[in-house]
Amino acid sequence: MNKPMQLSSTKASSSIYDLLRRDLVGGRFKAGEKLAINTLKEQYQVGLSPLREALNKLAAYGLLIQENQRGFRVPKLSREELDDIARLRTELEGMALERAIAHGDAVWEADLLAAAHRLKRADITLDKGEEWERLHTHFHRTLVAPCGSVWLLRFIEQLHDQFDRYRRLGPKMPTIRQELDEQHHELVELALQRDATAARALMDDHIHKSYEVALARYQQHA
Amino acid sequence: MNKPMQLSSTKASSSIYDLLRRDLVGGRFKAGEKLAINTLKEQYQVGLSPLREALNKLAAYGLLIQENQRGFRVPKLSREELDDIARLRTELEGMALERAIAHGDAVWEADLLAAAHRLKRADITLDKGEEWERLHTHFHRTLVAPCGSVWLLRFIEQLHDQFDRYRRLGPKMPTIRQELDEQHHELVELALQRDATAARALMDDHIHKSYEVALARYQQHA
DNA sequence: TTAGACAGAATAATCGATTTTTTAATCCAC
DNA sequence: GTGGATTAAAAAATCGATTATTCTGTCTAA
Repeated sequence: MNKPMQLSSTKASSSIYDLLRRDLVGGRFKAGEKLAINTLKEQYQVGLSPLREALNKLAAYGLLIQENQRGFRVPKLSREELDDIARLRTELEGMALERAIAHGDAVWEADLLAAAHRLKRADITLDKGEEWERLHTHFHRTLVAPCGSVWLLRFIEQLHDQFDRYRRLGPKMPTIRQELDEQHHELVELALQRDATAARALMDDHIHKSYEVALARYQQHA
Repeated sequence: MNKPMQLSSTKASSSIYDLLRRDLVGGRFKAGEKLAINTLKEQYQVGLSPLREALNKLAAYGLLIQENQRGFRVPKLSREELDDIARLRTELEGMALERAIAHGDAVWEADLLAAAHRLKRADITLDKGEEWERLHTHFHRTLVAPCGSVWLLRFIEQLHDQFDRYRRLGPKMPTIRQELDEQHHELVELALQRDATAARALMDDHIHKSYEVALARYQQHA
């Protein structure tokens, strides 16, 4: 693995859970890799108990595999799983978007515009793209936020993290991102127009395009 | 809370995680209750570390709320959440059932018949209904098992556990269960006939009836 | 009388050390 | 040599004790 160190934390206030989650989603651990607890302890400068509790939470969340008495392992990646995640994302986020368009109020509209704008303005080269990633996640979360289902939002978040394990393989490529960025703004427009059908269709296409990026990354990841 | 003790474990081999999960789903802790870790330690006869790791996993799974530096709490119940869970169950399990009917093979058909039969034969008075609950969970899991999506199955399982926190409030009432039991067999029939549309409609109705039971329990739970 | 500060008790979180289990290497019998 | 048991090393899991935090009741000052 390439060392994450404690440096990967921007905010000193972040918990070990958040740091590990970010590093797992960001691909700083190899898929299938076995985590050496004592090494992690040193790299993240934390005690054993908080570390183990974080690892347990991440395993329950699906970002780690816990093996009987043999520690924690980063889940393998597979074409089948990527397809599964993309398909479910399409269905769940489509569902959530329709509901959000039905229930979202004026505050939501404002939040959406703000989130899209900040995403557009984000400096993609900054901090290895972490800042862009943060804003991107926030945009998608804002989009479906007023769907009215806590559990649906929870599942969508989880799928996003899993999807990003594929999408964020390898180096950053700002080329394709251009097209995806435009879709973000179109999504906002359709949401403001309350055109649920068109918005959902665009969302389907958006996820599909992201899927193609993720698939390409996965296939050349050796 | 009414003491769960270690007695609530049938199999001595069960992990503290499984025991706690069962007791949380089975309603042996009051909703909103704060868990006293030292008490749990004695009641379940486990050490602090394994206990805390189990609690952390359960919090990530959604059966507990973890509050900053103030320990763990059993999530509150609400009408809104019950509605949310029931609605999502309808959508996700319907989706999974359609896919299972499309992909399930002969082994699945046999498993289904077996699971339905065992459920019917189960002695509902035995072990406070725990055995029936186990078989009931297994039947529903079997029904959707070949849907082809690991993540969908995971979410459905999670929603089942959450739903059961409502359905299993208060004492057991075998009266309404009769009707639900019949639907299990009808579901098997439609699955074997590969009638996805009818099966899905019946599943919708089945979840709706269960929802009415759960709602009634919730409303009289004071 | 009451709001706020303080002290003591209770509880949660963390640490360092120990125990258990797994993994790897070595040895011996065949 | 090869396969299987034995043992040494490594790692994971757990334990007991310590530290930090929150909670609760009391006291004081306005």
